[in-house]
Amino acid sequence: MTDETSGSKPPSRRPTRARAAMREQVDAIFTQWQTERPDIDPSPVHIYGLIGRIQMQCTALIDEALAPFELTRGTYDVLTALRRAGAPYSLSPKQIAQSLLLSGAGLTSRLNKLEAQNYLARLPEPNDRRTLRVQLTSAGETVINEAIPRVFDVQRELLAPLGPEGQQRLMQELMRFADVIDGRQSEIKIDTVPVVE
Amino acid sequence: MTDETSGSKPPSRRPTRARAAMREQVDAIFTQWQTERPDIDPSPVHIYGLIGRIQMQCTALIDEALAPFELTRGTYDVLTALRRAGAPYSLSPKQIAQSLLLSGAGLTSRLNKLEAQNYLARLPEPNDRRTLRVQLTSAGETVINEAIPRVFDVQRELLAPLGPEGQQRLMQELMRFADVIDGRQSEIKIDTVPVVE
DNA sequence: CGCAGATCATTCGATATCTAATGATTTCGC
DNA sequence: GCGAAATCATTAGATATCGAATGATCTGCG
Repeated sequence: MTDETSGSKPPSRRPTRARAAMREQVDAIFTQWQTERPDIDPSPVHIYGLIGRIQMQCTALIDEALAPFELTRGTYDVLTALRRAGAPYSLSPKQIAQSLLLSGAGLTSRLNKLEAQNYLARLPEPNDRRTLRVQLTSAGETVINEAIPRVFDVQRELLAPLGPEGQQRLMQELMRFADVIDGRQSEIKIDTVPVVE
Repeated sequence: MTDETSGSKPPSRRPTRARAAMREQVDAIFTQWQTERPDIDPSPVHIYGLIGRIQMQCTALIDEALAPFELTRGTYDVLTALRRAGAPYSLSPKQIAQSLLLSGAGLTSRLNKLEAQNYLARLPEPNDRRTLRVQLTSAGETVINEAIPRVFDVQRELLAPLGPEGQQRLMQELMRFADVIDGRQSEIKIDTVPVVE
């Protein structure tokens, strides 16, 4: 089950159940690049490789936490957007799509599922018949109120071993990077939508 | 694109648009949770929100860099796996799928595309007719050798403003987090596959 | 007023992925 | 040796997304 992509050297360590799997995977890739393309500087490999792997693991855990509620990350995100908006927990589809960085078509699909689950209703908007008021039903309110703490628990538990200072440092470094990215000319199109919040 | 390795010559300082968009978005969500669910501790929001947004932006930039080669992140990942393996640039489908954390079906689909583009060939494996040797063609070798530096350039350029120490600190914090995640009992299923390396 | 263009949700067709089933081939227990 | 079980790539069917086209409704300019 352990990975070991046809590397240069056979693994010297006993397969004691990958102890630092992500780090080792990323290190191995770094080393392969060094020998295969010594002309290019592979220094970004560590940061991007780790970010990708961390996110995969976290989203997998969140999916697990959401399964008992018959929610996916996608539908959970819609419900949280409504819940965060505060009473009466209603937003227009356009608002939701923008907040989730999702296409209109994608949102329609999520709304259909959630409406079928009776977690939300599409109400008419009195003054503009082009749009809607998407609103949590009381069932939707219940389910999202229960699901939210489970997701936060999973996320907090994962971070806990870092300690408050470790989390603070990680957050600080991520913010610096985020600011740097924002500081670009930034006609960047966003196209995947994994953000759970 | 802009080759700013040294001097202080930002491409264009136009602070009119959102200057710290990610940070502000995440802060806003954090605040909404504080008022809407004061009973739960929303501290994870910053870290996970930033990781998600950072990754989205990075992958969007990489897609852009790959477009001229008619490659997607998915097909690029297959070619890099082969390229990293070293001459003669061949691996079995199973090896590639494991290295990319991809299902067999997903890999078959990527291989079909790349074979149609004449970037790789499926050769028989002499001693085991169940499997194959997937090998870069010379066209595939050429295209991946050109594409790799472009992707690394994009990634490096994005990190550059952090400076060597900033990158070091970010990497260190990410490694700590990755190790913490690995240290769990780890019956975690991985299900999305965005890692470009 | 009244119509041209903007805005909005939805539908449509395409793409990329997953899991499960399939069929070919190899390995192993006896 | 041989047949059952494992291994491997592929196919089939399902899901989630996207961009573009569609149709309904609003807005603003003459």
